[in-house]
Amino acid sequence: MKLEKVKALKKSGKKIYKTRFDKNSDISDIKIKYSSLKAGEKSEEVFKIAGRLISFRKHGKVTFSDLKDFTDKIQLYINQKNIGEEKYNEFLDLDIGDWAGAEGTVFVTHAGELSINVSRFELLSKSLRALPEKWHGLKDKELRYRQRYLDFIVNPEVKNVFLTRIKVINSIRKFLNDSGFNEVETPMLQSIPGGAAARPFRTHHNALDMDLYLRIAPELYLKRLIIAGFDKVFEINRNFRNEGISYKHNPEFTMLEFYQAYADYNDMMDLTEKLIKFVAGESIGKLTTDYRGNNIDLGAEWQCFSMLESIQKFCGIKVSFEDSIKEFEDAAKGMNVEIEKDSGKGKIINKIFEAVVEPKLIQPTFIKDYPIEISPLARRHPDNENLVERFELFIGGEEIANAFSELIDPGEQLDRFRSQAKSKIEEERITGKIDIEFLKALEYGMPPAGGEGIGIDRLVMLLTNSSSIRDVILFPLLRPE
RNA sequence: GGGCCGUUAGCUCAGCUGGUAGAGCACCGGACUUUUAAUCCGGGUGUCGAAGGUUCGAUUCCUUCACGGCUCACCA
Repeated sequence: MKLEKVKALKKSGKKIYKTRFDKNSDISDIKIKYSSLKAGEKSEEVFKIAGRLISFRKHGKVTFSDLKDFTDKIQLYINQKNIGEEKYNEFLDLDIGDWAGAEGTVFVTHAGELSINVSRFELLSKSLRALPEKWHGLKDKELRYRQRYLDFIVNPEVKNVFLTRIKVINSIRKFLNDSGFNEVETPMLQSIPGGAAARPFRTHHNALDMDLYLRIAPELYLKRLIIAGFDKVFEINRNFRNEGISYKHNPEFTMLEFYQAYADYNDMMDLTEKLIKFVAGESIGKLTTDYRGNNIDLGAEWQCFSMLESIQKFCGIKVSFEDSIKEFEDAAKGMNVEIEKDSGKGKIINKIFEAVVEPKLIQPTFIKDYPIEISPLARRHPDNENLVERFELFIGGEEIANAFSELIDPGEQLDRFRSQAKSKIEEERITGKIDIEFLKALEYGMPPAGGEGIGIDRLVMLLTNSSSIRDVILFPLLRPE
């Protein structure tokens, strides 16, 4: 048992948890630099590398071992003749999982493997538990999520997903910074959770003795900054929604929101297409991706339909707000779409759209001009009082972005909040309170602006062909064991 | 919340019609100076998710519960 080994090591006075190690190279750098080294040749350079030992192949007085750092792994060659019997036996006492530092020259073995001929090594930190099996890795999804560190150690593809995620976020920042946007941070703790219609998490501030909510969206604070005079702002941060968990819902998720003064939703559409193309190029190096069995081409021309057009195109039925509510209900029934009682025309259209059209929007497609009934923060469409200037972007059948020309008229905003608060269906979801302070800010005058939100987790899912949001979140929420 | 499925060694899994369990890797002991899923010899390390029930006897059958997966519903 390893614990006995540790006791013996401690008794012998050897330190098994070191404080530091002078490393002079990453393993990937060595591999690149000596990729053309031939069998029998060796480097002059002496490298000091460090990492986790992940395998041993012991052959009497010679041992091979694989050392893995964040960049790559490399084979260590330990020969008793080179390091002496005592140190050699010490090496044999190491375990898979131990952290070690090693020093030596680079050479190529008879079998053609680039290796380090170890002249010195030291144990940096002892591992007490057995790592998952090397060949099958860690398959149990629960364990992979609960013990993500093990997932990283034994399943190499996991690192690529999260490196892509890092690149996605970095490239979004680069694109927006280069486009003149300023990154800001707005409150996570809000006394009235606004900007979306989801159930919030509630918490309590002791000193002020008041309930607070984790934000469900940053929208109303970012708009305050547009009022403050920022022309272009964005925020990349967590939102929290106290709703169901599914392959595309985690209670905390990462959202990009950005707002641009003097712009409308058409400007946001242009910006979105440029942004997504840039991010794909920077993160996965291409404009195509396979997602859920579909080949998606981000480079081709992006489609755009109004919501009503899309229903006509994909459902083969023509709906108009001139029609009676009965005709809407019959249309939904005809498409086998269930609707909640007392749904208005806008809600019914949206239901039909989500059920029938959305799954078919595989290639990048903008759907614009949403029902006003489901868009309390968007500006009314100039040509149709039942619609707003709003679009969503769909790729791979999933919603990627949601944007609109912002409603900046405080009087109309108050009316919209009121009718939203009145709705029985909505009442269950939101606290029912209206953010008076936000309305006050609007009354000081907000310039025309376009605003947009992009769910980062779903974008990363798309670019990494991940089938669950949990595969792109480092530590997804699980019930404690 | 509904439906289906799963939970056996550290990991990946097998275990028939009910007789308290097995393989590979890992681990322990031994051999071995160019292996790479090293090989060879020897060793099984377990509250069979939990609690009840049926039975002479339950990992196996039944019930309930817990946790998880997939899926449907919900979800701006």
